[in-house]
Amino acid sequence: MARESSAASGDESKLLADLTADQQAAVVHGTGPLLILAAAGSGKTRVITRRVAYLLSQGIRASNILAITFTNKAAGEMRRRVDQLVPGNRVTITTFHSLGARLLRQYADRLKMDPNFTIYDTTDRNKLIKDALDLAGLDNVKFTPDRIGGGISKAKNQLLTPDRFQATSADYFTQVVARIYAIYEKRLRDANAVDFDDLLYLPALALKHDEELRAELDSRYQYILIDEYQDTNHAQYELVRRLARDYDHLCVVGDPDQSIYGWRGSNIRNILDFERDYPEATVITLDRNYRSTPNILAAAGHLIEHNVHRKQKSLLTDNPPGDPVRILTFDTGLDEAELVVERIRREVLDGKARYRDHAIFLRINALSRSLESAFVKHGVPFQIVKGLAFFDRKENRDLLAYLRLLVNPQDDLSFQRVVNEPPRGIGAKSIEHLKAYAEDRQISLLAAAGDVLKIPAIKGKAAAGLRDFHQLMTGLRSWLEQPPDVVIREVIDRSGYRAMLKAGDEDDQERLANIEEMITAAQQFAQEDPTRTLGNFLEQITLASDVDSWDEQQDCVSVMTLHAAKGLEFPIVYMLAMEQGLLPHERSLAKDEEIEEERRLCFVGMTRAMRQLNLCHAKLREFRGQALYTVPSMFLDELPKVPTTIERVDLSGRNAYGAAMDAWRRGGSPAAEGGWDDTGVRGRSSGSPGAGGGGYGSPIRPTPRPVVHSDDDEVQYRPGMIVEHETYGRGKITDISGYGAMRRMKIRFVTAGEKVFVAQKAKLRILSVPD
DNA sequence: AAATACATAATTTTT
DNA sequence: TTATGTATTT
Repeated sequence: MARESSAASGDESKLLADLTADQQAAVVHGTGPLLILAAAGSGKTRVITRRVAYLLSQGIRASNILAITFTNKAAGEMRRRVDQLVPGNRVTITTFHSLGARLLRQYADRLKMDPNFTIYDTTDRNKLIKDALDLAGLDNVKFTPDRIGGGISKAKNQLLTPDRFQATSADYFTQVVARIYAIYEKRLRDANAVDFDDLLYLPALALKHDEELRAELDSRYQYILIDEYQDTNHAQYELVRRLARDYDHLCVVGDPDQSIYGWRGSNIRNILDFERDYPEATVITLDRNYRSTPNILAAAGHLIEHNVHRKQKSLLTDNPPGDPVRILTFDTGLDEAELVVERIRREVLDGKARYRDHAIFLRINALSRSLESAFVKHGVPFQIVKGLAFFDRKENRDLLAYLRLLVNPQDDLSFQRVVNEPPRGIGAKSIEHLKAYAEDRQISLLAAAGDVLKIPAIKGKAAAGLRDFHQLMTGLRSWLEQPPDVVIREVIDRSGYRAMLKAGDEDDQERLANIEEMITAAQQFAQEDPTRTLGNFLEQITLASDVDSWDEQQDCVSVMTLHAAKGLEFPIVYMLAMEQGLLPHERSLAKDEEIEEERRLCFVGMTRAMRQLNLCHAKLREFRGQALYTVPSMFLDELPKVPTTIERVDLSGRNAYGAAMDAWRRGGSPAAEGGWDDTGVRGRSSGSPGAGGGGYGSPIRPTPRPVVHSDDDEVQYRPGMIVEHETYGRGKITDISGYGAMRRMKIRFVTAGEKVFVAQKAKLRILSVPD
């Protein structure tokens, strides 16, 4: 592959200098397939990055290189690092889904698609399926949109068209899925929309059926690098296989022990069978760990040994031993949150670490609530890494629906969402008629709305409303070429959405502020690259992942799910709620395979820790309003028994009710006593404590939640004030504008950066007043 | 057609 | 605890 030697040897040695022999071998590997089995913390990102740079240094054209990562965040990070090594390169670094979307838009003509298609997320998908279920007259009690959707997703992952899927469906459930799949697919196409799976499914099928296109892309992407290969699914596998036939310089990197997306269709066999699929493949194993202490690795290694379906492999490191891994026991989930936050605070006050050195991992997002209040209470800066929350708010979804409909007039789902928002006198009946009319003529709902005067069944207010709505959208179309933020402003003004909120109560004011924030986001998006369109903005939002919203610059504690933590590292890690039913999650307890995946998830979390790892569990956890006794995670019992490696710290029974709880528990709930019961289900507090309570009063009353808000509405805020917000903690008012309900203030938070609030609505406590 | 009140159901992980 | 859907009223 060495073209003439523009390969400056100086560059080359710089690229290899601080790498081990194995890592170097991976970086300089020449042509043909390459499998890099990279254990946790073995520096794989570094290897991929260097390899991209190395390929460039060898004269490989940037346009011939394709690097695929798991999240946009990871793509951005790799982009940054490659750019540092080779400034101004034009290597394609992206995710599978973004690549799919790009290919679909680029080759829309050839694929007989409209390039302005909308990408439907899971919520949209489920709505469409619900409609299809209603249409098919199936009671959606047993066939929930979610389950059917999962079935369809699986089918698409296997690259099965509705017809092919129908042919292979054996049992009743799959037959129903097949039926709905066919209807759903037609609805999608009619709406000029694709779902997440389509972003892989459609390109994969295109490459399968269009040899010319396949060959073209194969030769364009001659050098392909794929990170997190253990989490690829069948569609991705097929896609890659077809892109790497004539030019098989395919480098995949992964670790079977970190495969945690089986539930989403990823197939661990992709990596395990790589050598079978590519017999010419070179295999390089990176098993030296540069991240964690031997104790952490011993603990994680001992745990993962319990997986039966696994290639034996050990984690090695030269790092000094460090602290033992700690198992922390608390009374309640609230205690857990409080004390963990306190410990972190102490660590920082003692100057042993910064806030940003700490991360807290959770199995499920719902667990983050109690943490939030604990952080605020102790004034510890934090960020909860959960990306889509902001765009999931009703007002933002409404706005996005308007924008989608604007870009893609065929998007019937978005049409239905906003046609009567704000109210235009268009009710369910009118929509029924409109749908019937559109169905007959095979036109979109928006087009049908343009014909409303020809539909005799719709009259009066509804007819006028539909006509107005059609005119509104037609009028707005001319704004499409404008920058995203300009379009958004026009939409909220002309649609009456702004007016609707302006007239409303204080909740509406907050909604308005959210919309303003969205405009700011769009503005920033356009500023980064002026060629970006509204369509780009919409796509970016839908394809954003949770970690994408993570800001590693801030000095604050990061809270995230175990899934989001993949690929990251932190000096000090806390894993919370390590209890049977949560980790492993109860929905995975029935199948050994799924428990193994949970164990890998646990392994992933543990191996994120660099120097300190704390595994936490509480005896009592509040869940869905009521308190449940817990059973410690089976994984805690699968750790080494060596006391120098694992240290147990019991922080329970420190307060009155903690002691009472233990007493009550001994008397009142024998099922939950010691270990976990053989069903593996979490212990359950059964109704009233009865006589076992022993005079301590109600033992399961949790400590009251701290409430932080202003005393009255007449608070006079002023710039320079230091205030405390329920969610974001401490901040300083930097700017105030507007009056009455429209009065807004800008607050710069220690944690969350600058945010805008509606003065009347914001719940703030004033901490200090400037002179 | 729209707003309100009430019941009830459900909660993994995510591109 | 929360969100969602259904029934009831205006």
